[in-house]
Amino acid sequence: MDLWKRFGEQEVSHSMAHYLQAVASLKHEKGHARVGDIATHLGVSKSGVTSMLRSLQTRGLISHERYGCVELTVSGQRLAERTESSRLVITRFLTEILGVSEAVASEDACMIEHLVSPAVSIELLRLTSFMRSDHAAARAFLLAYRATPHSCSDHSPDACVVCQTSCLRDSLVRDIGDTTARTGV
Amino acid sequence: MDLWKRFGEQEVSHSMAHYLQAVASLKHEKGHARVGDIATHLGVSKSGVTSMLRSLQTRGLISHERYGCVELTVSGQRLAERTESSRLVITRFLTEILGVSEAVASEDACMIEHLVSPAVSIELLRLTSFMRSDHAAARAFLLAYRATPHSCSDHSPDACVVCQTSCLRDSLVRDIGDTTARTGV
DNA sequence: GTCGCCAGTTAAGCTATCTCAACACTCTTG
DNA sequence: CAAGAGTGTTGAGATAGCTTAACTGGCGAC
Repeated sequence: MDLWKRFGEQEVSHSMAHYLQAVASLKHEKGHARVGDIATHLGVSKSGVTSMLRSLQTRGLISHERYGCVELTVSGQRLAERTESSRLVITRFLTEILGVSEAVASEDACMIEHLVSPAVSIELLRLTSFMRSDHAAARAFLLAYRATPHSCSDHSPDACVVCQTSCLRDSLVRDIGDTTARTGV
Repeated sequence: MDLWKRFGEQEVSHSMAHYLQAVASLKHEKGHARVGDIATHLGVSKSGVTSMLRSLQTRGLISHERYGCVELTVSGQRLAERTESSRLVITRFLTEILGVSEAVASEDACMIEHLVSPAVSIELLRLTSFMRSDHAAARAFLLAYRATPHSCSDHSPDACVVCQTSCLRDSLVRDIGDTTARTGV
């Protein structure tokens, strides 16, 4: 399966997605986006911005004239919006439904926002919205869910979602301790 | 916020995570992992494998002697397991709870498996397990959830998870059409 | 033994992204 | 309108991952 190789064939890279979002955000805040603003906003050098802008322009996501302001094209705008939507949805889902800390949720959302298909984002939104609604089934579910601790006593592929030869959940639990330093949980 | 820059500071890159998984998988299947096997398994050149192995060895994730077999170190093994667990959990959640197609779920899981914190994976597992259980609240929830279409008539930040100045859901819906060709939904 | 084959390595080169240092432009100010 | 302060660009150099081409090491066949 060469699925993993498509990572490099994404519509935009992680960096690009954030450049687009920076432009959109600056445009919204100050009315215009300039090289220096973007550099400050993203914490990179101005020369880095210049070359990234060239690359984004080649892909038709922005327009930029020497020494001028940066504008998002229609596709650039759409991509920026889509990434932004995904991040919001993912963050809300992680904090409000899964109950993960804000810090971890923000970090994870930032890492994966541009990689998640719109189809997944929208289903995530649907689930989150329904869970947060005052539908009786949603209320009842959340109450029961919050009250029930996870158990994985039966380490079999049939009983558990991830148990195969060993309980894969154990490896996740084990790793949580190791990474709390980084994520600050 | 320089959160986005941490993308490049991940414990392992997307490629590295897949090399580790390839080694683990080959070890499991054939008892040993050699350069050529890994190259075939991942669809890359042998020289690419050689240089990646050097890099993984520097990080203490594998051990490899010239012309010899590749072995995972303890940390390499743990990382491979963790990534594998994450992928399984994410895939199951996406298909069984969100109802996304296998194709999209596999692709998305492959892209984000190494980026999701263990804390998130484990909560995702907890939710998925509870949803799949025969707990009355879970059954009732799924029935109601499957029966209720998403609506976002009130485009306000209070009512909707993602609505801000505009309904961000719209941008996701709009993009689904554009990407179905790629994902084959 | 030495020929030939296959596995593995090295070397050189490409793309993406970033950095710093130096140069070029623009604009404000007097 | 020219000096100086900013702003932006270019260029050189770094790292990560990949490729192809060419070379090396190990081993069986005769």
